[in-house]
Amino acid sequence: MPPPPRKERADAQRNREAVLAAAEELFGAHGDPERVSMDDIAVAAGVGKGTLFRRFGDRLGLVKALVERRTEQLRADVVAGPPPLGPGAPADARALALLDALLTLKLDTRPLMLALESAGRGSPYDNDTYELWHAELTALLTEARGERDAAFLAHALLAAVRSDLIEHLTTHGTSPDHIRAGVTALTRATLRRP
Amino acid sequence: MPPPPRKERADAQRNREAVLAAAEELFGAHGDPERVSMDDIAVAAGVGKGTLFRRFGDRLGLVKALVERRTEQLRADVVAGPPPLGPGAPADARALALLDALLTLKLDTRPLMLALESAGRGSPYDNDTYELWHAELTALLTEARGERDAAFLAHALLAAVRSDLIEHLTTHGTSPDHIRAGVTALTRATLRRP
DNA sequence: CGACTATACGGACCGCTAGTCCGCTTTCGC
DNA sequence: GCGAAAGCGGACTAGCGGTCCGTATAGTCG
Repeated sequence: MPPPPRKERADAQRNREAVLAAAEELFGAHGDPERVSMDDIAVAAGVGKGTLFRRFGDRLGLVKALVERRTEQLRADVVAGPPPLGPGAPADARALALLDALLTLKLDTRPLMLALESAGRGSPYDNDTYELWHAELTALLTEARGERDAAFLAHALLAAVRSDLIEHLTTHGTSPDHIRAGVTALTRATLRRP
Repeated sequence: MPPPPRKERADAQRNREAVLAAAEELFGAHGDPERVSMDDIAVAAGVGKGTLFRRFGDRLGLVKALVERRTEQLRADVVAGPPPLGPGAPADARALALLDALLTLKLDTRPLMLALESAGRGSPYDNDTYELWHAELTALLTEARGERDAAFLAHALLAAVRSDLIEHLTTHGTSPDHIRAGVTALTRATLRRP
């Protein structure tokens, strides 16, 4: 067995935070995440491009790190928080709460989530966070309406809150409340026994 | 009024077809549409890059032209074909038929549809064809379950058959029949009155 | 049939991007 | 302090979408 990995060097840690902060800032400022280049981020963070890429591997890695940061709280709440989001509430109430929370998250961090969904190949689904939501929702749907089609329906519900759809709706005049009502209606319909 | 626009020159027409054929071929061959460059298409078509871009404007224009070609038949059937797809059948049957037909289309032309959804900015929704499906579905849902939330639910149903989701499912072992069953279940649930 | 013009052709060219590479600097255990 | 390991940074590369313009050709008209 090799000795335990040495801890991160101080300068490395500082730079990592600087990059994350700069990236969050830049993605937040520009509406279109594709217009934020890795160069821009490196410059804004006061760091060389080499540093940026060594730390995060590629563009997708950076975006994933940012998203993970932003979803940490929600992940914790879903797995072990208070009802209705956390365990303890009935399945249908939990599903409604989860979808609503996801919608809120997407509305609050539109450009970042858009960046995730449009970075790299097949990204929207190759993603630990997505896996978690999907597993959780599948379990809730199974409990509420039976196992049949539960996995697909969970995908479908998550597809209904995809960032680019939310983006499209909000930029075409649909109000957040309207979207919220729609998501709730869809979730209710999906939860009912066939 | 200016005189009617002169007709397309013969060489131009030949080249247009050559480009469309080459592009369809290349997108079909490669799994990942982003790995097919405009250069590749021009070379495969035996045509200069200038010709390619003059004709189609940009990458998105080319993909749109390709997709329009592929969806022509379905569009015609939905607007004026025989039931259950065309007018005449009850709204719920038409909605089920439409979703099923769309799923079949996506399964048959995966790489091409993937190319559409990942080409250019905000593309999946800025698209005449999408508008048509959405309008049609919204009308059917309104008829079946009332006006409330119909527009959003139509978006949600279409999101459930998005190419990248279909791609993800098929490459992770879900069979087409399984997906089909899921789409049907979702559509049925959505059609029911609240 | 030959000449003339609008139209189209093609590939060199440009600007920009993600990602690499390696000589130099910094950190930190001893 | 000191030396090796870890980290740094920015010049560099390859490849992309898209443009430009001198050249070639189709179609037309006398």
